[in-house]
Amino acid sequence: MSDESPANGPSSDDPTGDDPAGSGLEAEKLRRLQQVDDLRAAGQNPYPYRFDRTHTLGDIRAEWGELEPGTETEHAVSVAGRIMLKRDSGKLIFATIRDRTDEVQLFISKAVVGDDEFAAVKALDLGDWVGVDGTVMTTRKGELSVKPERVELLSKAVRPLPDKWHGLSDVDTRFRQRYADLIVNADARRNFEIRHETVASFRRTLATHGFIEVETPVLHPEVGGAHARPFTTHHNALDMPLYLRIAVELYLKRLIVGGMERVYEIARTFRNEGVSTRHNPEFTMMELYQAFGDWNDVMDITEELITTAARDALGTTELEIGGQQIELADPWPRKRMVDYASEGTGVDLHPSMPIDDIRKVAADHDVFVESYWGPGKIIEELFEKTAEADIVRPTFVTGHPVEISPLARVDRNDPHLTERFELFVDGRELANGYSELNDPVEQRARFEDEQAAKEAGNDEAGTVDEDYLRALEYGMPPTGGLGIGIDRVAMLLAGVDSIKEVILFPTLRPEVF
RNA sequence: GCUUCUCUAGCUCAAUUGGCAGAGCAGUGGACUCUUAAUCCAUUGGUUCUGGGUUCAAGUCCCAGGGGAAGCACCA
Repeated sequence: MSDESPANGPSSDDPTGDDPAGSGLEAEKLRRLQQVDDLRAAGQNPYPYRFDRTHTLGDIRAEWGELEPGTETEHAVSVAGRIMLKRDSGKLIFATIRDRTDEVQLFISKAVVGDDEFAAVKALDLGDWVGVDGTVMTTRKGELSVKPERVELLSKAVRPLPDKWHGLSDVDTRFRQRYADLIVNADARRNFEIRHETVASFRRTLATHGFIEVETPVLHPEVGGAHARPFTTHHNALDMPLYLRIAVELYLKRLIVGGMERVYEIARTFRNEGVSTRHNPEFTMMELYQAFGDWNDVMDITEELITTAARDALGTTELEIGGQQIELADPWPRKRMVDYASEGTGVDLHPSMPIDDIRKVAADHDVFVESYWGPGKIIEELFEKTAEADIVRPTFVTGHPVEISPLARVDRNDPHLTERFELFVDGRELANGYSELNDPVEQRARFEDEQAAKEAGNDEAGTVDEDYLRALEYGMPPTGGLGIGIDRVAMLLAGVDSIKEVILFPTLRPEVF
């Protein structure tokens, strides 16, 4: 376990220059570092401070992408990028450089740049950043190129890139060295563009509906707003425990009490639970609250947010989900959780039924039941066991039992259920929302039920939040609320199966160097 | 936390029944003024994750440990 051996192998920061018999990597780094020294000795800076760029590579392609093969232009441009490929052909060097927008070829002619500069270009490595002043042209075969008059090294890479064709495939390395992953894997870059477009689209959609973005505390003195184990920390000066937030619900609803009417927060949220393809200990949730609305308004806006994000990020609202072609713009089905559970088990289930009867159904379906669970919690477990995984197309599962929904308002037509929904797509929960409970007396009773459950052994149950109750006592208007898992929406739109593919730096055990 | 799988050169991957640890790319040297993963010739580079064990012989089999992945469980 503990490795306190003093002999810790050859260290990379050992600058004892002349060791040609090092490993391949060490020898390569030494060679490149030597080049850095040589450049400095020749009065050049291998790490200059800035470069003036006139065009991105995308600009170049947009403006001159249609040039005929074999065209030389007088258009002088300055571009910059990382050298991704290099083809040395005697007195010509072809190099492919890439910036954030595109890749473009450099057509470097010894006759144009001169012998010294040509030799300097020849010495450049894959991975180096360069800035180029030159003219736009196309080769005889029609490849859009910049013909440099000058090539300036902007930053020397002293570590070699991963394989130029295969990229990085080892997932451990991809996630630990995300920088390298992004350099060589176009799919990785695409996933994070989709994530960005999703969040940007959400913000635009919410702005059109008059929502304002707010920021509430990450450090909470009390755990609330969801059922989850928190990360616990300690404030030294105040000498008090604090919890990283597991949800932002209770703070945002305080703002509704304050009259802000329509608020949202894109909130990094922390839950001290397992890591899986669908879970990271820190993840991003977008929560919104809308005064004077109820769960139906919130389901509508959920559809709009995700459908619009698909259009903005992918240019289409038709997605392949679980092997099926799904048109997101079609209305999303809404179906009660008790109906799913009843169909799944073949027994008519309802939270009003006797606890012993429902425990028997659970036993018949190999669903483990804790002693303190009531009928509502067991119905949820039965739903998850018998139905959840089969939901492919976006579907609102509605009417969660009161027992498992301490912050949701009771269904106006059924006192055992709430006006609550969860959005499921491809067997995964993406969102959760409801008509918000705004009666302070009932909310206190629900909190006290939670407190009792906690004392009965449910360590994820909440406690009584006195300040939140005080806020409700001032009066909260009728309100609809929503929480959407941003990471999971990004997974859906990117078409990936692991949450790590849409989190730049997913939580991993620390690497041993 | 449990089960299974996995770890070989900087990267991507081979290695038959346990029998000399290999290739492509990258790198180095050379040729080439229209290449496109350029091509051609030559070539450097290894604590096979770590530590034990079995064996004449271990990348390969066994034990322990470490990293990762998938599934389970928990959750969103």
